[in-house]
Amino acid sequence: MPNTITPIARGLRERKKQKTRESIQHEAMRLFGKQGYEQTTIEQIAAAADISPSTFFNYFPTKEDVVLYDAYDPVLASLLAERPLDEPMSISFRRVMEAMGDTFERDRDIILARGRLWFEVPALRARLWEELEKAQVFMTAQIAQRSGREVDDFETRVAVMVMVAAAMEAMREWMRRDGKGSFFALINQALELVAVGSRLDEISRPPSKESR
Amino acid sequence: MPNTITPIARGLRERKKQKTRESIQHEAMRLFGKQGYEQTTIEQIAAAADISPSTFFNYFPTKEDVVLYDAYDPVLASLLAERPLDEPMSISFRRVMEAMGDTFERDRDIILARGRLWFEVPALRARLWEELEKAQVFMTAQIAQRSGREVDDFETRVAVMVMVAAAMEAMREWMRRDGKGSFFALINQALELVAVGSRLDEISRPPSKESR
DNA sequence: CTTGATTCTTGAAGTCACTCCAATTATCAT
DNA sequence: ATGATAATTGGAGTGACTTCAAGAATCAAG
Repeated sequence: MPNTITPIARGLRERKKQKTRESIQHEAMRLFGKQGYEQTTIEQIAAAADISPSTFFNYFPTKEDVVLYDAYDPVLASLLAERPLDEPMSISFRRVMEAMGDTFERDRDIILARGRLWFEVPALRARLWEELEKAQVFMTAQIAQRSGREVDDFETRVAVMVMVAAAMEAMREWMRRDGKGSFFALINQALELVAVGSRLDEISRPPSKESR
Repeated sequence: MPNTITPIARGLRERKKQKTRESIQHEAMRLFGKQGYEQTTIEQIAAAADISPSTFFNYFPTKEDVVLYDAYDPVLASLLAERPLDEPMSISFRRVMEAMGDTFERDRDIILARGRLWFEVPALRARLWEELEKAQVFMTAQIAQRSGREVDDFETRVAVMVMVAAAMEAMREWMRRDGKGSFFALINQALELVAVGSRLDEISRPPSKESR
């Protein structure tokens, strides 16, 4: 029986897999950008990445996953897990988002391209929410850890979902502005709105007399 | 040239279509309940509804739409559109949800069955959010009408999305409780949480000394 | 370096949702 | 009754995804 505790970087095998996965993703994104998502077939991606169509499905369960894979979940998760347990959740969330904002700065072009696909391709837009639900589950668990509430506590789920939704909307707005401006600022604006929920009424009321 | 303004109930043609659509939906739901969503093919549905597979796609663009179609959008839309323009948005929303709650009482079993599919079948869960985005667009437009803001105003979108997300969670919770209890009460609980967003911190903090 | 186990790759064959299209049939307005 | 219009249908695709078994690459161990 081989050892069960796996070293960090296992041999050639692992390295090759890593490379193949990246190659698939790279070629796929290239083709998506060039011809559009729906117009690109798995066959084409496989050909470009120099593998067989069968192999494609060894690496990604669906075509959608090529775009969604590895995007934010793991990053977000580890960042959040690193926050001190006694820090208020809204602060933790902001800190995580702040860090995400930095990532956004660095990889703007890639993220913009990927994000465009997310929001424009129906199949992906649908899947995106699935991903967000994963984030919700994770965050809810984190909170449960801090609060001692059940992991599926209703109020916690609502609170988390609402923050995730707000973050989502901020992301969308950031994309609408072509990645110009600070993602973190948008997140903050959105979260502030949530924090003072009654502003819904304020917003939906006609501007008062002395307004601009 | 035929008259462009169409009478309410057009002839036999319309009535037949209506019946066929309902028949397809009915048979589909029956089969889904019996064998599961993925295990049911369009061919089977068509056979059960006594039409050809081709015809199925005349009525529903995708298999998913059989479940999603007609569910809440139109009801919600008309209810919301009927609210007086000078009513605060959060009140309007509550009123609409209250009315939805009544519907939930009446058609509990059907809604539960449909809802189970929504949340359990991955393909449907993904699509569901798409539907919610439609609701968001509609509500945002309503608010824009009241406030004079742009139809794609960022803050409005955030505020609306957050409410929709809250409603979604309430719905999910209602399903988890097998439709026992008041949907409206859950919605209210969720909305109240949103209205006092800072409770996120309250929630994520360990229970204080004198707690239950 | 060899060998046997493990893991990857691949092709073939198949399923199923969905599209496109042209022939047929049913309803409609007159 | 009749020509226009719309609905139904079958047939021939396409493309994502599954299953499976054979073959090739990598690995651990002697």
